Amino acid sequence: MYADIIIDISHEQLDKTFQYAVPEQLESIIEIGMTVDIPFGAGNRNITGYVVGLGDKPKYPVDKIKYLNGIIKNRVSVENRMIKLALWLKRNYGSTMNQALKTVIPVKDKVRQKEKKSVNLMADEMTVKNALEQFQKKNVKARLRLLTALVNEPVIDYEIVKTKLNISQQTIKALENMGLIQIKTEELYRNPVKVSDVAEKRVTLNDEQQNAVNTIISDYDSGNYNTYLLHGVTGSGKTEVYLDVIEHVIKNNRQVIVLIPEIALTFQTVQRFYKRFGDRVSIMNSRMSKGERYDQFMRAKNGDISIMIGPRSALFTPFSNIGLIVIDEEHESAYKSETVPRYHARPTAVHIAKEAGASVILGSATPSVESFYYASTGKYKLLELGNRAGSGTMPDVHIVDLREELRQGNRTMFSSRLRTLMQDRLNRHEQIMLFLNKRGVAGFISCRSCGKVMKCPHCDVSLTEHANGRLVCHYCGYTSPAIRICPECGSKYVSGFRAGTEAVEQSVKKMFPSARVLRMDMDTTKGKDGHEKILSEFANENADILIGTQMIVKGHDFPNVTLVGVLAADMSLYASDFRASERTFQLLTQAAGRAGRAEKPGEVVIQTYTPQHFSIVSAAKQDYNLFYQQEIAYRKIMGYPPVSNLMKIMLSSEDEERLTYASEQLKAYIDRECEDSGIICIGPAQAPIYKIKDIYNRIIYAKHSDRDKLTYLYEKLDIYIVGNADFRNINIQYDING
DNA sequence: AGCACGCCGACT
DNA sequence: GTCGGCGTGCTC
Repeated sequence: MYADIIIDISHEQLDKTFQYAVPEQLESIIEIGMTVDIPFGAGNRNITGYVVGLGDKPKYPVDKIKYLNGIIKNRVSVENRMIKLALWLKRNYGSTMNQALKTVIPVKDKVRQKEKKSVNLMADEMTVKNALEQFQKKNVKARLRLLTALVNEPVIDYEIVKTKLNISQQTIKALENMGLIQIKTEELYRNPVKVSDVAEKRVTLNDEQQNAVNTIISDYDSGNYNTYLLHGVTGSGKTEVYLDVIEHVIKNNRQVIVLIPEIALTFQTVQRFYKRFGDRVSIMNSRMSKGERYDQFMRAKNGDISIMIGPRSALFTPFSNIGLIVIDEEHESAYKSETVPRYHARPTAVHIAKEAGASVILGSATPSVESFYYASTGKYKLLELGNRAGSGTMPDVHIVDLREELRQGNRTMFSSRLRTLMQDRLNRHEQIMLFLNKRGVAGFISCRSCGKVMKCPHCDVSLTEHANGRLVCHYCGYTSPAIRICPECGSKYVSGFRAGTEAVEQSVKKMFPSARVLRMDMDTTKGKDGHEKILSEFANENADILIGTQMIVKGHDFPNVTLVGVLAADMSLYASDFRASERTFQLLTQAAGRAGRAEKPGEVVIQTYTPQHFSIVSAAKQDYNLFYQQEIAYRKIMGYPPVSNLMKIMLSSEDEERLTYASEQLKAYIDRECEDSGIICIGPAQAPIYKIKDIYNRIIYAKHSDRDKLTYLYEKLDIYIVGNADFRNINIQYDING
């Protein structure tokens, strides 16, 4: 038996696994995640390592593989925890151990070392002078070079000494042993937190909030660690609940991870945490460099901070004693990783908490169907916050049937009701938000005569028309000049189905020429802090109307917004996956929640072609239960998560023919192997976007009520595929319950 | 990171 | 010849 081991020396060249033979008497004891003692290098010096993999095949010349010395017992280090976590990710989400380790353990960055170590001159003038003379006489160039440099500049960066002065570490070591110099390691980790000195004004919790806090804290104190689903409408004060529980946990010297969707990770949100907890808080975001993120992880490991706020990757903060994990807006799709391992932050957090003996709080106004389902089966505990905490009442919601508008001859994208209300708000100097479910979905160009839709030659999706008439593919970036004549039939009646954010902006400007309009989408937020700029401009009431996609419905609070218009609510219903209704409900509910958050009552107009759809009806009523009951019934009938489990097997290749063949082979194999396991296998089918950047994609689905059966299937497939010639040059990825 | 190997100039 | 300094390459 052989063990893959990573070595406890942080150096780039050693940042890989080494294989050691396991002594026979340890074979039954050794496990992934254990700390071991190994002989390393030519001198066989004993160092510690961590087991990250076990197997029977040597991957290295057998005669060069050494036996490991033994297992170091009772050593629970952060590394142990992270390696076990990686193993869990690998098993649950289908990836290699390497891929899992990379997501869990932060990369060491070269940049960091530069500012870390320095060479310092330590001797007095006399000794230095003597040494210099001696070196000169003996003609020892390297030592002379280093010492002369140090006389001019007593502290020199270690990296500069090694590179610019070209001094090897032997020389440095030698001088260090002579007592002439010293190597100092200064850990200057950057703290991204700017603590503002404005004191926090404590709010008194209402009964519901206090009740939630009490439940969680008393469970926590009695060692009863649960996962709580905190279901509270927008503005019901979930953050206050988090803050109080967090305070309790860190008083007990345990640490807290707070996950926030990237888009809501604004200064505004995070500042509330700073004000309460000061410099015990650190943040992470995707704009930080690898080095900065590494620093934050090190600060966590050293115990300099107690609270880490960040996106899903903050889950892997190497705290030694986690007591609580909070996931705010837990329904957000950003918590699902789209790269291998395709883990979801929610179950991963629950797993981490279980291992550590910690509680989890999931907060949302529109919980994911998963979480609500688990709350109903008793796996999670449900805590309801029913009332808006401050002032502010629920908005009035109107559903407008666009088919009716068309019948009455209104061909614009604004119903007469929406237009009337907009005019009214403009007169009263109140603000308006116009929300478009998805960018690009309906911005396609088609020929009115023959029906041809302009598509990307590489990606099999419709091209989107931009303001200058150019056509752009939103998957691969392909652009084509404006098309005036249909390439198929030569007709000149080629036009766009105008419903992108740009088109909305143009017609708003036409309708209300004096209104000040802001548009927020991928194009206008490209620059650094693009989001923030637009949002704060709108918050400062420098504009009357904000037009945008998903981005505008999250995070910010605009007290002067009293009208929200959803232009075409159906758009997100047509996405081809089983979460389409859920996503639509969430978006509509959130959009509606933007209206009338302060004293002024708000109104919402939802325009749709399918006014009877339950997602739209229940969102209009702001009735989560109504939505949930229908949605869970659908999931039950169809055998979709969370009632059942669904594994997506994604195959891709440049070679279409081989891909088709391989996917059929794989399907046949599953059918053969799983005949009596009860696994239902569907496919292979073309992926929703069959071709992306000239790579073809096919999908096979496997369903079973027992998740372990799918995990087992994945492990089996992995063995089947390795070394099978049919699957060469074919990339296979797994996504479980994604 | 730290050890060994091999090269090179200096000195017995 | 031999010794010590120095650069380089490798570590399962």
